[in-house]
Parts: sequence; structure tokens; C-alpha cells
Amino acid sequence: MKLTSKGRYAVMALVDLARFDTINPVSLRDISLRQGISLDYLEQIFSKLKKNQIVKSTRGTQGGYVLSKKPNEIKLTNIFNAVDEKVKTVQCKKESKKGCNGKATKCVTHNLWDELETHINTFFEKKSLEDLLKNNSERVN
Amino acid sequence: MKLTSKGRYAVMALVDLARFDTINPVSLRDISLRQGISLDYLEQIFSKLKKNQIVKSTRGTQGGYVLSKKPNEIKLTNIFNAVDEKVKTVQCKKESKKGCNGKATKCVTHNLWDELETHINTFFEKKSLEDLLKNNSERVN
DNA sequence: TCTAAACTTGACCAATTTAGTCAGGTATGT
DNA sequence: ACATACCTGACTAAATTGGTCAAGTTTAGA
Repeated sequence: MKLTSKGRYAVMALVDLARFDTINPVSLRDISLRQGISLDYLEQIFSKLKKNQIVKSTRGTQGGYVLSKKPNEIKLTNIFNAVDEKVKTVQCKKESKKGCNGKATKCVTHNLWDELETHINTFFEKKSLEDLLKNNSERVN
Repeated sequence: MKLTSKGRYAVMALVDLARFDTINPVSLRDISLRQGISLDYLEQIFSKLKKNQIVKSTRGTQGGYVLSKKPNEIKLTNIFNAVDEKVKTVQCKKESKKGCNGKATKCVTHNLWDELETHINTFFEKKSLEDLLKNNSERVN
């Protein structure tokens, strides 16, 4: 089981955005420089964040991105869903003879995996961008 | 983020073992047939489980594996650790200029990832093989 | 004692995923 | 008009996953 970088980058970038977008839109270039994330990769990530209405963009010179909601309204679960960072348990094979078919004869681990998913998602649903800002506001970056 | 099959197979196999090892050792061949897991792959998994003292083996005809502890003493965290199914968050690059070096200037997501790891591990530490046996004892397989 | 059943070890591999890069746009403020 | 910044899609090297394959060693039972 692992957590990938994409979700982490998305969170890092949005925290950065939340701290700097109060006056002007923030360019991806700036975020790239501050957070050390490739600009091209950031563009892919922000494309998804925009499709999911987490950020808004302004084009042209002095353009950039702004959060489309308040930090306390943006939950981590929204962010991870947006960038396709799903908590995906490996599915039981439907075609397996002895395996789990999701109906009466669930395999022994089926319920367990469901529980775990719920457990993790609950964690992400509780945490908002604002929580992360608080945790880090006392530090200079 | 995803959960791989190896950990799931390990759990499935151990639940199977717990239900059938009361009299004789259980051969991997039997587990393979009942659970629909490749015999060769099971051997890899059980090699690790044995190294971690979760199962004991008996060689020769009528040989096989037996749990080395009681089902309520085997926590899922033990199983996952044994088969290298770690909850591994993607590490912050040490060499990154702006990144997290684990010391004073932690990146904004560092604490978050730590918290999540703890959250998940807590879940696995609470669950034992016995819990899974209870959940499934009423069913015929 | 012979042999088949069962464990043991290590090398190997195809498919998928990840974490990007690259190239070529389009839109817009100054 | 032109530089800046967003936008889109194709491509790819490296790592991981989920195994297979081959070649053993050990031991119970005929």
C-alpha cells in the first residue's frame, strides 16, 4: 500500500496557493519555484483541480490561480478525488471460482477492505486546507 | 494510494489456515485450491510469514503450515509488515532545495502524512485474525 | 530404501503505474 | 504585438506488481 506523490503535490501546491492568493492570482511558475515541483507536472495537476472547481484561473500576464472556495471548505478528500488519488483496494476477481463476487459468498477479506477504506476516507473528510495552514503558519518556509 | 494483492492474499491464506490447522498442518496446495491463489506465489508469501514467526512449517508428506500463535495474537499489522506491505507515504526528497529534510523546515505535508500513517496503522493494530474468523464463521466457503 | 509430497530459494518477466518531460498550442494584460 | 501564463495531449523511463519457472532440499510413509 502506498501513497503517491501526485496527491501530496496537490496538497502542497494548494497550501502554497492559500497562503499567497489573498491579493493577486498566483502563477504556477511561482509555486513551482517555491515548492520544487516541475511546472509541467503542476499544470497537469491544476487542470484537474480546475475541472473539480477547487481553483479558478486567470489568463494573461499577471494571471494565475486562486482558490475557488475558502480553505475550511476544501477537504482533503476533495483534493485527492480531483487528482484521481483514490484509496483503491485491490478488487477481488469476479471471475475467480473461489473468489469474491460481491454477493453472498464474499471472500474473507472483503468486509475488511471496505472497513479500511471507510476508515481512511473519514480521515481525509475531516481534514481541510485550513487545518494544514494552521499547523504550518508559525513556520517560515 | 492503493492496497496491493500481496497483503490481501496473506490475510486470506492465514484465515484459511486458522480454520483448518486444528488437527494437521495445512499444505499450501490445499490453500491454493481453496483460495484460488497461485501456489508459487503462496510460497513466496509464506516464506516471509515464516521468517516473521507467524507460521511454522513441517516438511515431508503430510507436512504443511500451522499458525505459530493464537489467532487473537496475530494482528493484521504483523501480517502486513511480514509481507512488506507497508503503509509507505512517498518520502519527501532530502536533496530538494525547498523540500522537506525531516528537521526544522518540514514541508507542509510532512505532519499530515505522519498522522495518516498512524491512523491507518492503528486500524491494523486493532484487528486480529480472530476478528476476521468471527466475521466469517457463519458462512460456508 | 526409495520416492513422492511438500517446503525452500532465487532468478526471471510481462503488464501496469508513476512521475514526470516535451511540444505545441490559446488567451490576455500591458 | 508580444511576453506571460494557462491549456492539452502525446510520449517515456523507471519502478512496482503479480506472478512464473527452475532447481533444489527434506522427510513421511510404502
